[in-house]
Amino acid sequence: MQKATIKDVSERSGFSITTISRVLNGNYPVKKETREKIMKAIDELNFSRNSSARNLRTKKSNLIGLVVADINNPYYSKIAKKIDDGLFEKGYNLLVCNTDESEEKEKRILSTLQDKDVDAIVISPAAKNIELLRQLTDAGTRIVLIDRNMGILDIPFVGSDNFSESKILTEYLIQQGHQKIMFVSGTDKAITAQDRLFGYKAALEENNLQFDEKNVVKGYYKQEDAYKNTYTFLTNNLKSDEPCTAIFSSNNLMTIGIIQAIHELNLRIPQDISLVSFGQLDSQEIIEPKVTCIKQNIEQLAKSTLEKTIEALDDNKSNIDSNIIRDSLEIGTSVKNLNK
Amino acid sequence: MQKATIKDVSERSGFSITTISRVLNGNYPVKKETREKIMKAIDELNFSRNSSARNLRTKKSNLIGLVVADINNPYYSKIAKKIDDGLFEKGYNLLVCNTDESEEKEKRILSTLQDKDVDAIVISPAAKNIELLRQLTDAGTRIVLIDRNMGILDIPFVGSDNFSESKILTEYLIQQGHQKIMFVSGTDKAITAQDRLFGYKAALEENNLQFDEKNVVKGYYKQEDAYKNTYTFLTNNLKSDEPCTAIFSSNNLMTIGIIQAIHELNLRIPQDISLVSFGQLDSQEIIEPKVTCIKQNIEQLAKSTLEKTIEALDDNKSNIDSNIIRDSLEIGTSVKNLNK
DNA sequence: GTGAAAGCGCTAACAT
DNA sequence: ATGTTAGCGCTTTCAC
Repeated sequence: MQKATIKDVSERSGFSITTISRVLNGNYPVKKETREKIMKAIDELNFSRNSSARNLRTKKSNLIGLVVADINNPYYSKIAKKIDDGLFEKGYNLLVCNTDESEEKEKRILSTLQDKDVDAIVISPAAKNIELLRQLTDAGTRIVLIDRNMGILDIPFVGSDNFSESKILTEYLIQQGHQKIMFVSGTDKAITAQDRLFGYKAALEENNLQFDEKNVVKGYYKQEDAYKNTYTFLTNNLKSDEPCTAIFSSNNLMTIGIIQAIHELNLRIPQDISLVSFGQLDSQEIIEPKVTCIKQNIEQLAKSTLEKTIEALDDNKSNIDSNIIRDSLEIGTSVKNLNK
Repeated sequence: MQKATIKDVSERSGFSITTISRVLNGNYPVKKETREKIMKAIDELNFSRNSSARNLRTKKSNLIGLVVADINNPYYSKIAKKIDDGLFEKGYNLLVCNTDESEEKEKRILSTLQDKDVDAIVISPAAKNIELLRQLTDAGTRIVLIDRNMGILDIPFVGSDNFSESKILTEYLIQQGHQKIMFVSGTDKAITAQDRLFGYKAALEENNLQFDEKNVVKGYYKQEDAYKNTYTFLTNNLKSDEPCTAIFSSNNLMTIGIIQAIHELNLRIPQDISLVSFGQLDSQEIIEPKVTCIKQNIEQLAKSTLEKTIEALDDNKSNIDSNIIRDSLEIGTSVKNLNK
């Protein structure tokens, strides 16, 4: 059974394809009676428009590309959900792409999205790939950066102030008497990873504490890597003269890996080692111990991203302002107060 | 700056558009020298194919529709990730759609996907909408059912044996001495919700325990509804003569809501009330108490789904076998043994 | 208010 | 090995 085309509807209803198209688009006056007859034919033939043909003519795909490291990260899946919720009713669909933090894959994704003529791309870039984004905007594709800024002035950004929040979180640890703080870092290429590390460093410096490169462990924003590397690090570090008393995890996924490593080493949080996380754990309310963290305002982030995307799709409003979402320090029970 | 077309490449390179197309598709012999010249022109013009035009001709979109209740549910986002991982290299992209368990929305989604000429749809149906799926298969769209079967014999299915697993989980509670077991159910229209309830009933019956409709509380597979309705139910129930001693949650999201309700009522698990869950919690390893559950083999499910999808896309292999994934009973510390 | 016809960018059958 | 051309299904200009 072949799909009915506008021509079939034309033949069945006796009107020209032009009129069918007008009924379909509803952007042109058509006699009521005519419309009804056509609607009937559409119904009987179970006709539905071919998007490819339509896109080809109109140069609009009604597709939004969402490019993130991993859709399996609740941080991103929440954004995905929100955008879909807000844009489905407007006729858009969401094309989800995972970079896996690979710069090379990101390139291929962006190229594919360009081929597919997506109307907009919402992206949390794996790397600072400015040229590619520029190419896309030149070709008319609207872009919204989330989570990871790139300092491109004419592209709107929605995300956290990673430097400041990270500094706040580190300062909290210092306040509680911690001086040797292990830092589990993200991917080198992500600007957030750099900013979070800078925030940590800045807090140390301001408190006259020595930054020690050896205490920085790479976790690549991945649970598994964080687990392995934390396990190895702690195994050695805890035997040393001045072991770390706390761990700073620079994202939610790695925090889980770190907790697993701590469990495996038969350590208790916070009695044996303290832990803070940049980014809350999903369903954190029911996790024991409650991890002290920078709680990212994901609801707000998702909402702003949706708004920015809608604006970006609107030819008349080209709002290129950035939107820095304020996060909050949420005190849990994962940090031991060493001052007592 | 307008996007370059195949015609531009033709003009720049001096070859006909056919030859360009052949170089692009690589399915036809082209002289090496010619190819190189053309590649150069493609590069210089930063040309990339227009998918709409291509789809229109070939009737292939290289799009896979993924239709689930909520991409924010880790169960589904893991599947999404796996499919994307496996299919991106083959040139496919994933169109993610959320039904929010709404039958009406599902209809609109399927209609949109049909318009977009998706090559295949991977769907966990919100309702038993057989006619619509039939329409799609008639039009040549390949379909893979996940999670929720519909008893359509010629459409492949990948998912759990909900009835049996649910029975096993209920039997475990009975073994531990529980007789009054609250059941938090999913959406009426989802077959999994029915099967899980049937499994629960069957276990009760086989153990000569009375099924009591009053102990079934609707949670609609949603965290928030489960939270509210459990809270209300427990508030009344615990004052009654014979209060429930255990709760059976029929999915992972609701389990979180239920735990929240329990916390709010200042009850302890398992001392005051026991809890089991159909479907594990995400990062369950680090949650206290560890919830006894049917641990769904999501890795395997995702893997099988990917395989089935690849098969479905292949015209030569039309494998319509179902693939029932074996889950496992994972004993945690959330159930009190009443026999002691 | 309605219709005829051009053409979006590409692929593939046919021709050379 | 390369080119010519028809046409996928739709929107849109122009004509009536």
